[in-house]
Amino acid sequence: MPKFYLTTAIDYSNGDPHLGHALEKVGADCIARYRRLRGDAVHFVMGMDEHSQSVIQAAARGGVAPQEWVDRMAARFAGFWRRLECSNDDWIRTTEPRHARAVTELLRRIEAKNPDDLFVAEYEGLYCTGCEEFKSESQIVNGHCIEHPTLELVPTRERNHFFRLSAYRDRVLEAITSGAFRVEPAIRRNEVVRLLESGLQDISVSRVRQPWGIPFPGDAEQTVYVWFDALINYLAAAGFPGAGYERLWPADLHVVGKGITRFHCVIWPAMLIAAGIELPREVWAHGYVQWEGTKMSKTAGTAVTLDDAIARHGPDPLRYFLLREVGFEADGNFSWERYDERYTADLADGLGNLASRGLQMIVKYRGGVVPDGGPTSLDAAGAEAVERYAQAMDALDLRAGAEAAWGLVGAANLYVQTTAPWSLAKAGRETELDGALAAVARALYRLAVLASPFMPGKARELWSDLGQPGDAAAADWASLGHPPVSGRTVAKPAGLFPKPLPT
RNA sequence: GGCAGGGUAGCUCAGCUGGUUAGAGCACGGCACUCAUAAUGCCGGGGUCGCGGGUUCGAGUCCCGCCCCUGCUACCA
Repeated sequence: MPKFYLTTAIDYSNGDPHLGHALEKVGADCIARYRRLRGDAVHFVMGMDEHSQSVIQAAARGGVAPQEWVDRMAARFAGFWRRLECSNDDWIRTTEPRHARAVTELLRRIEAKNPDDLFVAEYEGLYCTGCEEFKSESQIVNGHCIEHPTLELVPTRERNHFFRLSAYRDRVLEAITSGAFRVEPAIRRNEVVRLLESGLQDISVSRVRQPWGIPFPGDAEQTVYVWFDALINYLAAAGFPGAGYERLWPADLHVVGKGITRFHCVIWPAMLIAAGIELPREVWAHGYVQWEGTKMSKTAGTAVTLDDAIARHGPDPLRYFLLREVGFEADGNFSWERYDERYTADLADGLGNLASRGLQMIVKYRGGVVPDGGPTSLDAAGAEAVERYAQAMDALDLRAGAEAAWGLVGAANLYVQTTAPWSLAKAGRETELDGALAAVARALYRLAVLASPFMPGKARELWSDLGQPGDAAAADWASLGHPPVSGRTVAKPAGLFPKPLPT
């Protein structure tokens, strides 16, 4: 059984998660669930980045100590991911001892293996005394910090530890172009390759005046810079440096947002090469959720809250909408109108109604017991949908995967309309009726399984309505060839996706 | 500015190495059906394929120019 170690970015503990965070977690979860269906031993990790400067500020605003603040935020984030049925096997927080151990050890290994690549130098920049941090050009407007426009920025130099990133350009570039380290989708790979080709600067990897962080080994005055710290969570969660961490490492897939590809595709591999550790197999950088075509920003207050989005139709429809309509590659839009349209068309009138009519016919004409029947044209459509679905999902094209699965809904509705079981019943054509009802049950079985990575809860409901034991998520992939539905007693469906819509 | 990607029906998108009347889903209109969540099926209206040139027997699909949008342009999870 091949292992599949999958991670999401760990989130800053500075505010509630929004739809953008949700897209990433739900997308990664969909991949994790699909890999499990295919028989992989999946290890799926999510977590929190708790050492950032913004944490200290947020904690101060909240009037609590940093640790209390991050504990609170971690619980909040985890609560949302549980509501969205994320199936992560682990939850790592950078304030945990296991993480600090990994960070310390990674630095030690770089030091041991490439002593010249960690060095001390002066960092010079504009320091904001309000934020207590250096500001980059993009954070400065009219010569002042965006957040503290009344304060003067102070030109400051400090002694920092640096990582000789520039020394790793060729090796990182080679890993990417050779395909040993895949960066997807292609647009992100192009950006990274261009960046590498244009050359790299060394980066500072420590900070002074930052009590909230991991002490830099051998230098009590400094803490490890938050980015250098955060990336190592992937290794820490695998058990590094403990014995046997190679059972999970290298990671098969890091799912991240497009805004942080540089860290994952340039700095991270360089760090690993420097320490003599294998590179992850792949980074997938998804796009952002936009609100009716514009950037969703919590500071601008335009963002719809995750709470509201979940409340509208429940967690499963939200998962479906994010992955089917917004998409996991380029940026996509969220709007209530589109959300309602998708809900009505694809879920209530589509899958929901199909389940309803199919199951009720079995109840009405066969006392709820699925009859026997040979393969039909609907099974051919089912096999084709499964094939297209697998191809798309293997390529992490979740939108196309959902499309392939829902194509089977259309095929099944057409099949029902064409065979008209109600006419067969009236005419007493029992064998044909058996065949049609069994074919529809098989389509529903396939749909429950294919839908499970997208809508685990609803798939479970449908599975149970079909009289199947256990969970659709645990179904044997091979059973999609010949779904074992005959003889099962189906339930009169309660209605998977209720209508009318809430107002 | 540089680099990258994109502009195809009201909306979301598909159209591989150029080839008959440009497609799907949703939305809209009509018809049919009744097992079903007033659901489903069929038919239909609707597109100068961003604009202008060019290559070709033939271009949404290649070349040139222009317009517009988005992303990246290093320490922003």
